[in-house]
This record gives sequence, C-alpha cells and structure tokens, in this order.
Amino acid sequence: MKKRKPTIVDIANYMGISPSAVSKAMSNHPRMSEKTKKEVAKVAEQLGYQRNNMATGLRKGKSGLIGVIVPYIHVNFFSTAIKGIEDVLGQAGYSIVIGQSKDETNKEVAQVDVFLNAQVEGIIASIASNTKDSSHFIKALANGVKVVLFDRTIPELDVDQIMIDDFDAATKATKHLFDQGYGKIGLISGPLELLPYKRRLDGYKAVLAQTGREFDENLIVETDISLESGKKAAAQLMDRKNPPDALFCLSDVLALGAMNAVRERGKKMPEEVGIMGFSNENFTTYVSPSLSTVDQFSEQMGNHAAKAILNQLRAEESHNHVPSKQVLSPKLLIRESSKIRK
Amino acid sequence: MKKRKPTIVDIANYMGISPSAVSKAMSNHPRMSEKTKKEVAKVAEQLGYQRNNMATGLRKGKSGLIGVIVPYIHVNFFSTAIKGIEDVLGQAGYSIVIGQSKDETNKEVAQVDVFLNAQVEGIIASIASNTKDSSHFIKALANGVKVVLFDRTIPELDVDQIMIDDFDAATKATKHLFDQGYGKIGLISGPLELLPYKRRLDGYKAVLAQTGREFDENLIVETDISLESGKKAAAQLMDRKNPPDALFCLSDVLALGAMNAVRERGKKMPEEVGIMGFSNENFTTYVSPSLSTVDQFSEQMGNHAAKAILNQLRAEESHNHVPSKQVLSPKLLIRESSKIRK
DNA sequence: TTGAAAGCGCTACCAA
DNA sequence: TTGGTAGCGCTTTCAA
Repeated sequence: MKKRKPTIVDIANYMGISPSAVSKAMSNHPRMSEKTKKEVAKVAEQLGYQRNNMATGLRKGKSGLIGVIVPYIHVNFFSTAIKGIEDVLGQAGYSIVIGQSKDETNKEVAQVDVFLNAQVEGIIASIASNTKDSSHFIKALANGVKVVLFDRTIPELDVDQIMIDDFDAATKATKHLFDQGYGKIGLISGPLELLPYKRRLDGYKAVLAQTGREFDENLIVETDISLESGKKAAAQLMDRKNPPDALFCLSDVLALGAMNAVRERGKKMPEEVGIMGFSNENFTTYVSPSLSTVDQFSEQMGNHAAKAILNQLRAEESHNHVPSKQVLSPKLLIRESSKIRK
Repeated sequence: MKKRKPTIVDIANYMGISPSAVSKAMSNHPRMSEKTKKEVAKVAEQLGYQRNNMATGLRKGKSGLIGVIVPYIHVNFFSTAIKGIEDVLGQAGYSIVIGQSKDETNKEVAQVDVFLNAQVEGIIASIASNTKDSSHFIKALANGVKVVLFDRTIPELDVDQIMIDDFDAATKATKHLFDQGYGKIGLISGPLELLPYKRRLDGYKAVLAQTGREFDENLIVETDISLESGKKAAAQLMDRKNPPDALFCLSDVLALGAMNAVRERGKKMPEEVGIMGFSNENFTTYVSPSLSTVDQFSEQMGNHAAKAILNQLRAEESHNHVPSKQVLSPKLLIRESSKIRK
C-alpha cells in the first residue's frame, strides 16, 4: 500500500517510449498513431495508472473544480439545488466542492478564500442572509474565478444571478384564491425585512389593487417562521369578528401551523377556509388536505446556475460576457387545500 | 482580469528575498525570524496573494480533498449526513467534493475514478443499493486512499463502517407499542430483500418471541415504499376480521399512508390505533397526530464517518489501523401517534 | 536565519 | 508520428 502510484513516466519506460508521447496518446492527440494510443491505454490499465489532476491542473491552470456555497447543505431547498448543480456540472466533467456559510457572512468569506486556494474555476453561491458587502466575490472575480449567485443574491453585484420572481408568485397565488371564490384573504408572512417576504406581500397587494379591493392591514400578520407562529397568527385572524375565508401563508411551515388552528376551530378546508402555502416543501403532499403551494424550482435553479457557470467557462477568452439576471417564474401547485368553491 | 495571479516568487522579488524564504515564512517555519514572517504576511496581503493548493498538493502528495458519494444529494437523510461530514472535515481544513451515484453501481464506480484522479485523500460513501462488488473501493485503498462507508455498507469489506442498529431500533419500537398497551401490532415493511427492512422485521419478531407472543404472518405486509402503498397495506390490515390496534411502519412515508387509511376508517389515533414510523423525516412533527418514529442520527453518522476518516489520515504512517464497525443505536422519538393507552 | 536547486506529474512547444 | 525540454507554483533538503 505504500508503493508509489504509477505515472506517465512509468508507462513510458515500460513501453520504451517518451513521457510526452504517453501524454499525447492519453489525451487523444490528433497526430498520434492509433496503435500507440491503444497500447498506451492498455499498459495504463495494466499498471493501474490514474491521472493526477493536480499535476494536470497545475500545468494547465485549471482545476476542474467548482465551489458551491450555501447557508446549510441539509435544507431541502439548497440540497435540491445542489443536486441540480451536480447533475449539470458532473456531466460536464467538473467536480463540485461544497461549503456551508451557516448563514454567517464571515464563514462565507472564509469559504471563498478556501475555494480560491483550491483554485476553483467558478463559485456558485446563495448568500448568507446578512451579507451586504460583496468584496469577497469581487476578489474571486479578480482572480479570474467565475461567480454565479442564485436565490439569495446581491442585485447590485455585476454577475449572473438566478432567482425566482416572488412578486409574480404571490400575484398568481392571490389571484388563484380569488378565482376559486374566496372573498377575503388573510396573509401570514415571515419577517418583512427579508426581501422575498416583502416582495410576496407586494404581489398580494398588487392583486387587491388590480381587482379594486381595499387593502386591509388587519388581515396581515407578520411573524417568525415557526409552525407555532403560523398557528398563532392564523388563530388571531380566525378569531376576528369578520374572519377571512382564505389564508395565504408565505411559507409552507406557516401554512401547516395555520391548518392546525383552522382545524381546531372546526372549520373545513378547503370548503370553509382555503389555504395556500409557499415553497413546495416535501411534506405538502403528505398533509391532509394536501397543501396548495408555490414551486420554487430549486432543482432547476441549480441547473440554471450550473449552465450559467459553464457558459462563462466556455466563453472564457471571448471577453464579452455580459452578466445576466435570470428570473424564473414560479409555478402554482394547486392541490386540495385551495380547491373549487365557486 | 487577465493579469497573472501573484506567486511566492513575486513576493520574493518584491521583497528582495528568496522564494524559499517566503515559503517557509508562510508555513510558519520555526527557524524563520518573526520579522520576516510578518513582512511576508503583509506583502502577501498587499499583493492579493492566494496560495495555490494544486502546486502545494502536487509537491506534498496531498490534496486536502475528501470525496463523498451518496445515491442522491437531495434525499434528506443523505444531505443531513453530508452536513455532518462537512462540519467535521471543514473544521479540520479539508474540502469535501461530492458525487451522486443515482443509486447505480456503475455511476458509483465512475465517481470513485473521478475522485482518484482528483487525488482525494479519502472517500466516504453510502453505496448504491445494488452494489455487490467492492473492487472499486479496493482500488481506492490500493491507491492509498482511505475509505469509510456509512449507512449502506458492505459488511465484508475491511474498512471503517458506520451504521445504525436496525434490529435494536425495531426492538425498541415494538416494545414501546406493547408497553403503551397495544395488543396486536401490524407491520408494514418495504422490500425485505433490502437488509435494513429485514433486520427491522427481525427485531419485531424477536420481541414477540421474548414476550411469548405468537408470530402471525398475516400481520405483516411487504410492499414498495410509496405513500399509496402504505395506505393500501394499512387498509388491508385494518379490514381484517381481527384488525391490529397498532401499526409499525418501517418508513415514515409508509406510516403517513397508513394514517390516511386509518383516518378514513374513522379510527382515532392514538386511542384506537397506534402508529409508529421509522427515520424521523422532516414532516413527522408536522402531521397530526405527530408521528412517533425512530431517529437515524443522520447528522451524527456523518460526524462519525468524518472522524473515522480523520483518524485514518492522522494515523497514516502508523500502519496499525484496524478497521472498525461502529453501530449507532437509534433513538425512539415518542410523539402523539403512539402515546398512552395503558 | 536565509538561499540555491531539485523535483512533484504533467503538458506543450519545438525539433527531429 | 514521436522525443526532448522547459516549466506550472510550491516545498524541502542541503549549504551558506
């Protein structure tokens, strides 16, 4: 187990040819005889040769590595996005290295440094929620490393970004509820200082305006994002003198909590109260009634981010890459909790 | 953006000292003056120097990379395990590279090759369900790459393995149900050709034997692992002349399906029918009644696997590493669906 | 305490 | 079609 791994020199010596010939044969160089290529391949196989990417990378100035930074790997949205990234990049011959920011800016910055040391060719990131400054990404860019941001992005930063259109999503969801015949929609939101919630609320308001309805501030509850909070918020809304007949919850977990509150009050869903969630968490199909929600396309976001990096990598020398912001339009998933009431 | 990245030679020239001095200063060599070290650090900072791990790695024969292979990244159990791995390994200065086998042996084998080319120092894997042959891992071992298997392992292979004790888990769960006062426990299992299900069934049987109860084959339903299958299986059991008063489902999704069937029959849970799941999926706390289940400690498994690799890496030259199999004892999570009935 | 030089394994240029 | 050679950026003896 301590014997040295075979190198192209070993193969060369074994075959009585030069290392450079072996190298060319292995990389399928056009002006190498087929015969030599075959023989080299055979001997390599025989000696158990494995190419050393670090040597190749050092020589070529390319590592074949792409770094991915997310707040937490195990959060469903992110792990699914990572899957989407790996599917595309793995296919293209890149390996992906992952790092967690734990939602802390300083860890995110440190991770960028780790990646730069590792000579990654690109970094795909969803930033920590309090990251304001983008100098670490600018540093990466200055090092010739491509950067793509997804979901949680820095709009001002001039790099490719993939995000979903929260405003549009909320618009669609709100319209759907009205279309189903619900007349008064309560809204339960997470912290409105977070941009996505803010945008979703705006979408909700926009529909009210468009359809000539009054915006009633009392129908909005802002809370933190736990199940319990969703329950309390819904209770508060349902216990009003004129309770809403539909609840648009800006996260699925909030929706679940809300469903508990509604159920406790003996109201039937979706007949008496319609419920709409947001994010398409795993459990939404499992609850009963199954929860209508908004698909954030996490896997597709990963795919898009990966393709964006690939494009940049391939465009390399054509200095004309123009950073683009892709806004994916989320899809409504209409399930039992918001159906038919007309 | 196309300007060459600074190297230690640049720093050396800039300071009028030798590259080797710079190298030593940066790696905190004991016989370098503090003064030089400080100055080097300052100039490095100033020039925006980033160490090139590929060069270091090539020189030292170490990449600082650990490869992780799982069937799918986005499956909760695995992404949580990966988090556990990253937490430990990132801390120790390693970067983790991830690859998916898509539960196919040939992809798994290919991924090992990719990792060997990348010169990973270790591989942590949970194998594809139909992987029988372990020659790809043996090849890695022969290349001096450490291997640790977790959850889905190859018992015959002589490497560190981390798994959970399914037999023990099922034993505890079954006992718990009897202790709560349920008298007849139906069991809904996934494919029994898969070892974990088999072992869980064995645990169930063992408790019957220990407590002097008859094993009734009719109380066992083997099915695939979808929600619908769980529902059907439960329906089949509940519609018997002498239906069980508790259902031990060997996966949480099966349990969820079973709950639907029970609810449709107007039976109250947990009063009339107790339900026990397995795996502690996210949604188990969200359903109502909340689902009692078995925690598989995915994150801890990741921690343990990472520590095992670290141990081997550190033991390196002390040729006396003895592969060990760690069996984690899962924990019962008693929630509403199986409570109090005495 | 610092410097010179060799070399990790590979590729790419130029020459043969 | 093949070989010789230099060098990617770093570390590590050995010498000064």
